[in-house]
Amino acid sequence: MEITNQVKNQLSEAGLKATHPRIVVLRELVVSNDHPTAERIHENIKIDNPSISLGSVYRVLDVLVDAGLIQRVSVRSGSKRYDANMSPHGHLYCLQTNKIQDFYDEELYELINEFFRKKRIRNFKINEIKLQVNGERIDPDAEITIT
Amino acid sequence: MEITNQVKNQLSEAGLKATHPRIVVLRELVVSNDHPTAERIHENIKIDNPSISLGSVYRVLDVLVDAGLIQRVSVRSGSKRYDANMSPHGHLYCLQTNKIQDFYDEELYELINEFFRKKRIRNFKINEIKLQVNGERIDPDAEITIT
DNA sequence: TCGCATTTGAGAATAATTCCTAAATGGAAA
DNA sequence: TTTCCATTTAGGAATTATTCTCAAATGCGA
Repeated sequence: MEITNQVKNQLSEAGLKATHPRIVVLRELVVSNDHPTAERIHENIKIDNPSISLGSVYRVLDVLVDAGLIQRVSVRSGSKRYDANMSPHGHLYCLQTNKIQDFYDEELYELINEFFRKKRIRNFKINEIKLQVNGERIDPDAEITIT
Repeated sequence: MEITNQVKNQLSEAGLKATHPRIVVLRELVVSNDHPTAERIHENIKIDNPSISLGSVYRVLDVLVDAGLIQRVSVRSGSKRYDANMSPHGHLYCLQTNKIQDFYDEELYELINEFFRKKRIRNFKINEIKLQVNGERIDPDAEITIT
């Protein structure tokens, strides 16, 4: 309930109508941490919201991305993935397990941002900087740990 | 002709049969600099090679990516794009014009590589590091210049 | 509460990519 | 240099992912 209100606020602050499909989709993304596809989001929400169509999930996701509330992540195989975490971070993508793992490092993002502040790129307005590290788990059953 | 031989060598060195479709597709990617889609590659080569099917272009591109001879670039709209330039560089992607511009900076890549050398990511073998900067041209008709 | 611009549901349509199978072929070995 | 065969290809069907269409529903400002 608390998260629902938080999500409603996010929508209004972004100048978007807080419609039921938007609240539900954004909420689902905020509580999930596995970078789901549109289809998986649809599956997860339809138990409680059987009337929300897959087409609407896609449409809502587009709106949320354009509003800067979520981001899209492209991976090798299958559908696009979505992430409600908009703090600066990169993605580790494992080709074998198809899992995406967030990956924070303030220092690295400081470096990259600093770089683009200094670099003069004329005639281009930067919207987002994506850093994605593709690879494979050595042991597919074990977790990836970052220290 | 020189490029064709170079491309043949690349294929054999990667342990791949130097088949006609592979030579032609890789050659086309090496000489083009606009990050074409599979369909565009097919269009460009079919004047001289009408028998190479679009399905084969896709199959060949997959093989070349897996062999590390080319890379895939994902963009917001439409098909995946391909790039035969494997030296460390990032991509500027303009949402309006759908153009991708290469973007070199040894210093930045030094920073990122250094970062991953120091950072301990356990149970993960890094295959590639992708840096993509999405944005929009301010004047869609003018070029993006980097200094 | 009303009015209406915006959004949605349902499903058709399109776009992008992969899959299938018989035929072709590159290149290792003789 | 020819033979042989595992690999690759052509052509087209099939599948997957996403977008589109439009009448009906709905959030929200007045």
